Amino acid sequence: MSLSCYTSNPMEEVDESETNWLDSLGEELVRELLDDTIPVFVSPNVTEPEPDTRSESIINKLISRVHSSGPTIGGIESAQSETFQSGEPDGHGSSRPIISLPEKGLGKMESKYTLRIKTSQNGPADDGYKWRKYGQKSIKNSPNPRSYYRCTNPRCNAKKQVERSMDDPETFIVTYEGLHLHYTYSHFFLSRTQDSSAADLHLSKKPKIQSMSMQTQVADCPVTENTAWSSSIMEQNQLQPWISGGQSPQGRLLEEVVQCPVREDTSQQGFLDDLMQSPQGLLEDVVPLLVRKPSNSTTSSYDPRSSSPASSPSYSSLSWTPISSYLDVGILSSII
DNA sequence: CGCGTTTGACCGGCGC
DNA sequence: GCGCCGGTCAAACGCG
Repeated sequence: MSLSCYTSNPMEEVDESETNWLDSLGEELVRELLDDTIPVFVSPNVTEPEPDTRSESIINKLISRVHSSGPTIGGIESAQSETFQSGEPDGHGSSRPIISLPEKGLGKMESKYTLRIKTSQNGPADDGYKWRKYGQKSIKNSPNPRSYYRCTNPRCNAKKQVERSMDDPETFIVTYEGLHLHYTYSHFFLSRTQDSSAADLHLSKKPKIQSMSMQTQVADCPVTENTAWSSSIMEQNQLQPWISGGQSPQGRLLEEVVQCPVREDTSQQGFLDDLMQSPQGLLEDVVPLLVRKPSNSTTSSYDPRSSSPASSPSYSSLSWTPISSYLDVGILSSII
């Protein structure tokens, strides 16, 4: 099984001014990423990346994630998770998921992106958010209806469309639109420690990025009620089990998905500076555990109780159309 | 009873 | 202006 990412606008070119700041991340970050046995490669194409392209791949990954409001971490991680544990032979003779990105095409961004999810189940995996179906429509020239979902959080305008691919009945095309202005359930169960005390639990409810750059976020976030931003988000958080079965919290490491528009100037660098200055090992904190240590992968996100086609595992490919000036802090944090 | 799904109606954009 | 089409609304319904 492979996992590929690409934009829908491959002809668009990257605005170098938007990516230069990434160059300053330094070799250390790349080395850290590489040394931490991240089993996800990013490649300009769908083929197995050559070993000497890994550094470039990591950078591409950074660029792609920062510049896109892209798939939620949940979606990506779900894909990765399923890929790791499925044992299903992929098309590349490797159990390693491959995220494929175009060499160019991450410039102009919009908050709409598409995932191609191959699954033998009834639908794509739970992506960590709670969706409410509000419509279904037959699409012209397509034998399969398209389902419309909206995030159940009243303050969140995120939507997604789920449609079975015409080409492959086992492939679902999931189009995400809008941004989640809240956390996933999994955010509350970040596996920093196994023996979480009550105090630890309380702390874990705080967005990790808060200690790093909350000021930056609040300043840049368009949420009108900035003063109550943190608390309101906590109140509005949804609690949706990321997995079924309630297995070990260790495997439930997921990222918050707070998405705030950021200025396209030095704020990004400043944000990263904050991240880099964190005393804790950020990689350990935020990189999906399944990515870092696939052997620790636990269960899939499939919830057999749900009749929604949006709930079943096995992502196999991802694509998105990152065309907005939004920074998905959750995605960013997942790779730093 | 609350919440989510279903499904026909409605609306707006777009092309002719 | 008209029709097509995709997206959304909202009442009815089902389920736990």
